[in-house]
Amino acid sequence: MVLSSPRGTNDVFGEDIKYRDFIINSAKDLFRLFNYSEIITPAFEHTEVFDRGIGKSTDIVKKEMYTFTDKKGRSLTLRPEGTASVVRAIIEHKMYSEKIPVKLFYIGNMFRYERPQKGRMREFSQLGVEAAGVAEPFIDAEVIWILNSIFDRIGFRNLKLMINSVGCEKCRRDYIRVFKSYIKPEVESFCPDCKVRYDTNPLRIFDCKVEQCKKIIEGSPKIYQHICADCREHILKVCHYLEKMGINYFIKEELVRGFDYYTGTIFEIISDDLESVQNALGGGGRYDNLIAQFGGPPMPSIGFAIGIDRTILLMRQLNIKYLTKELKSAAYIALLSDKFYDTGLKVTKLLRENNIPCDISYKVRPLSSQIKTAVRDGFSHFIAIGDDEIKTGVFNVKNLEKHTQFKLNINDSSKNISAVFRSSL
RNA sequence: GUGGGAAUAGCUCAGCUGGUUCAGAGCGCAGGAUUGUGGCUCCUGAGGCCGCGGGUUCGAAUCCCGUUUCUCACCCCA
Repeated sequence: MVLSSPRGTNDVFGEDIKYRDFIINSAKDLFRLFNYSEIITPAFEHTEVFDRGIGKSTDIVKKEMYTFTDKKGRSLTLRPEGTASVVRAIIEHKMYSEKIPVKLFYIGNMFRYERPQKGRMREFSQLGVEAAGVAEPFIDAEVIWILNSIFDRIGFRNLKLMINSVGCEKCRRDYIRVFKSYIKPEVESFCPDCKVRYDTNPLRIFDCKVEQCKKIIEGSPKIYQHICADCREHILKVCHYLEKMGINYFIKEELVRGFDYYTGTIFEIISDDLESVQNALGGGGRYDNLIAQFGGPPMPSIGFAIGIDRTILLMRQLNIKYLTKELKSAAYIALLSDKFYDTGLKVTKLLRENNIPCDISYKVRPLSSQIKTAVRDGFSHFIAIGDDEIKTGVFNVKNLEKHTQFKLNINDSSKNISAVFRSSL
């Protein structure tokens, strides 16, 4: 029996759960404010959803998918990202016939077969939004606003928001012609990957880290300078709204992203504080043709995703604490003899019925040890059960934080009990 | 898929050029000192096939090879 979780996966427990809950709760509060509703899609889809959605020429589809055949011979794939599934669901349920825009958010685990390293796992969690059916640049800015607000609420400050436009179908085609003719004389000098990209997806050459390739494209025309008048107007309006909102950003003309479905506005948010090369915390963009391409109606759309695990990493690194929604009041009940289990049961039942979290020492131990345990585990109150309490029915409740003590009569009405407890906070 | 480093107790690690102080420390955990009251102190205890497999050797935690996992980077992304 192998007792380690598979490569690139991990168990999330203890403090990580608190960070995670904090991030998710912060995001959910914002989603509510922006009127998005949740969608939960399956962890796997028909392989075609990603093949056609993300694009066959992308690295993700080519070499990073967990694809398997089920017992009926269907090809299925564990989702490597969230957008394709959500788009599939929007079309399947004809959500656009209820209202437009369709504004959805999702939280889920994603799977990519890669070599794990800091901030990159084979199974990881993302949360994201998709706003489908609106072409106005206003919604681009609003979506970026949400993205920015999530990190703002968490407490990140030194983030960089990068924006670019990769143009619409038409202007991209024109640009690619210009770009290819510019680099054509040098194509033999490219790295093997870029030689392939030259034919399949020239824009991705901008993502290449090989010095030689970077040099060749250094002075090349950038797509941002070659987008058509409509696309230019669109991105300028997005920038205008961002400025009105006071969101800092900068145009990064070389920015490209790894999914084929993007059109027009794309963006990425990175942290220079993240002690890792994997510094992208979130990103997204427009996908104006994807829904139609999937057989749905024409629905220009935009979305983003953020990496929950990387966000936790950065929070830990910057020493940012999570806020918990846990009740601060919790009681620890100590037994001084094993005669008192029945009374212990009665007290815990009473407290729990009154919404006061509590735990009990399952073993009889010296009183001082039990207090130590209660303090260590962060209980605010301590109740010992011994002969005196049994006789009188009155329990001394010790407030471990304030070093005070009060009496609790377990024959009091429930209302009284919670009142007495709360007043001691 | 490519390249570097690492793996000893729950955690952080020590363990020299192979040989009865080589199965160790600190922290944590459990119990006690303490038969009804707090973070200290002291005592005691549990826990490891030294990642796994092979090799070299009279003898391997230690040297060699393989493998798995972790880690860092490339690629790519969140």
